[in-house]
Amino acid sequence: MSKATIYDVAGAARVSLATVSRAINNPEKVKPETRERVLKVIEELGYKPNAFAKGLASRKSTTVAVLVPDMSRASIAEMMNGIADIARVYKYSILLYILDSEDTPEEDILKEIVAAQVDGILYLNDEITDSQFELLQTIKNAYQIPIVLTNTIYPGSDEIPSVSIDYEKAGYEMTRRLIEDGRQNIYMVSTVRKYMVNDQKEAGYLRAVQEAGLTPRIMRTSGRISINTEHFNEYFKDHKVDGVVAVRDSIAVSFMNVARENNVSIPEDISVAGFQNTKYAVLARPKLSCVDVPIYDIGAVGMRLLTKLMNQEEITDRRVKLDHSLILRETTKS
Amino acid sequence: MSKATIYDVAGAARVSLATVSRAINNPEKVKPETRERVLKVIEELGYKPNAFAKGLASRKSTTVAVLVPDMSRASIAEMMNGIADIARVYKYSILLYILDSEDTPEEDILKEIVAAQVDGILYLNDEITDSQFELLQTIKNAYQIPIVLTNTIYPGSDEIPSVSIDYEKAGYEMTRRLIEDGRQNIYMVSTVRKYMVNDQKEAGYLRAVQEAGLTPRIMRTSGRISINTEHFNEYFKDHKVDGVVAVRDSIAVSFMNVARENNVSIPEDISVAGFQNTKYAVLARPKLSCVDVPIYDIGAVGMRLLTKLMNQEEITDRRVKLDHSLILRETTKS
DNA sequence: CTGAAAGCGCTTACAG
DNA sequence: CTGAAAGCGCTTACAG
Repeated sequence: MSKATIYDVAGAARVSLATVSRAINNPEKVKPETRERVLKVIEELGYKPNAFAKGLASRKSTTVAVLVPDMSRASIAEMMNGIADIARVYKYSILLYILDSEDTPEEDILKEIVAAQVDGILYLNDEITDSQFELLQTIKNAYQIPIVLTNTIYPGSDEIPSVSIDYEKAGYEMTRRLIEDGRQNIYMVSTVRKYMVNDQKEAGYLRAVQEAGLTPRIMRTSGRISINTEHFNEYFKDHKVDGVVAVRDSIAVSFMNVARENNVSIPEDISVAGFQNTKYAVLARPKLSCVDVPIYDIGAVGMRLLTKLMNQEEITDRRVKLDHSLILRETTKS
Repeated sequence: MSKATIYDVAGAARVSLATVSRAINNPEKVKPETRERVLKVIEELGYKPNAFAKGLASRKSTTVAVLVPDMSRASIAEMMNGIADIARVYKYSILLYILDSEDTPEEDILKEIVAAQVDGILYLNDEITDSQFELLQTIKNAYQIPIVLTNTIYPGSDEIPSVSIDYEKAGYEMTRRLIEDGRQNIYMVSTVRKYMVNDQKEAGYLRAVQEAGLTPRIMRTSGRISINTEHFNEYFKDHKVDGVVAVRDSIAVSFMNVARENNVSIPEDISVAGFQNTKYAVLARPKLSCVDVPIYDIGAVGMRLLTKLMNQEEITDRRVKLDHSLILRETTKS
């Protein structure tokens, strides 16, 4: 069961190695009989082309790099499933790179990726700074490697295609929903750290609130649950609130916990909504209303888009926006 | 900024390509002056060895395959962080393979992995069947590829090393805890689907319960939250319960929701405990007591163990068990 | 439709 | 300590 090479196959099938290669990669260039003979031998020997030799000779790796910031975000894990499923369909392997800003500069990782000769790059970071974007642009142009951003948008340019939902619109719609519930003091609870997608959600919130002649109130908190509790308690002591749209489900749940401790009823006194439709939303009591983000699809469509780019196909829409929906459960009146 | 090859470096540094190769891989075999000259040119040209050529020539890929069942499990994502961090330290790249049992048979994926010439395999599936284990064994022996199981144990054999915690002990300890709270009717809520780790948890539970002369009561539910609700309602209608140890935090939280709807107080009437110490546990009210599983460390140690195997180093302990701890929060009295 | 041969960019004994 | 050369296992014009 030691590894068979293309020579072994050629020998056993009584053809040259060129023919074996063609039987695999360009079946139509080989006479049916010989093709079948070759394929049969391949089957028998359990032959699998050596990926390195193939990559070296063809200059294509059929491998894509997936760059993620931190795996432990629920949304990213689910996105990976979408990516992997489509990658499998198109026979691409996935090289995983996790960004841990402290130790290794992003630039080094990108160099590594170039050395790995990947055919394409999927960038899942939900935060993209100007310098990161420029770096990606450089890579793309210098090495002609297609890149796709998933679940991120870079407002400044669409040179690098992206796929996400319309977060601005989602933010707008969810805020509208609360306004229609009759809420007047609606807060958006966002993060201290800057995320492009959260900026979009805030923009949508602002549009809805201003349109309704209400005062916009954005509170920025940490992503860490333990800190939130104190922070919320402190902050809302002397603020009137009757509605909260949080940028993440977990933040919404965290807020609800604080509200309950302060004997505030949800949704009677305050309407609450989150973003993402994670397990947190379903496990919470009352069950959390939220924007459903088709995160698996974002991954799948992003990967599909990348395959098109890698095949030099025309692409019409450089900023793909998937449909989202509002899931109204128990934390909003309706 | 097009890709420089080893020839370009050799030319610019006025040495042969063999010397360039040595300067990179066996620095001690090169005179310091020339080494520095070469390294300087490498820096200037931004040279990175072509991974395919290197892999083909050296028969080593410095790549490991990570096999996961389904990314969307919180524990797996966090484990990936541990794996990636250690992989980076030892300069290994990660090829990610997601098992989706329906479409592609596991055997094909394993063949793909062999073709990819990985130096080692990390198997994160938390369920391992006999046939899966045999398949891994075959791969290991036929191709001499080291394999490590993380967060799984295969009771039948330690031929393939594993890293996890002592789930039996953890199950025992947590159950003891409830018994010490004075609980008499303690249920273990486990999953219908078989998982090796859950078997261990059950075993620990059984030991504690039997030791205390209580009746063991194991209920198996689906992993799906939506189903659980009905299931719990139905099941506990005519069962006396004053303690629950669930195999996962999310199941514990799900149970608590049902309990609350039935006007049962936690922890006054029922003590509840989970496993893993995820965000669910902290977000729940009351905050969930649970077994803390050092999931990042399991990934990191697993990867470290694999590097040792890949370097043919001696390994003494083929079943590494990391320490766990009991996090007692609000769902247990104490 | 098929084969001989060059070449992909490295590593590694083998000489010197 | 350094270089010339073979070889890793494929792909792909180029002939035929």
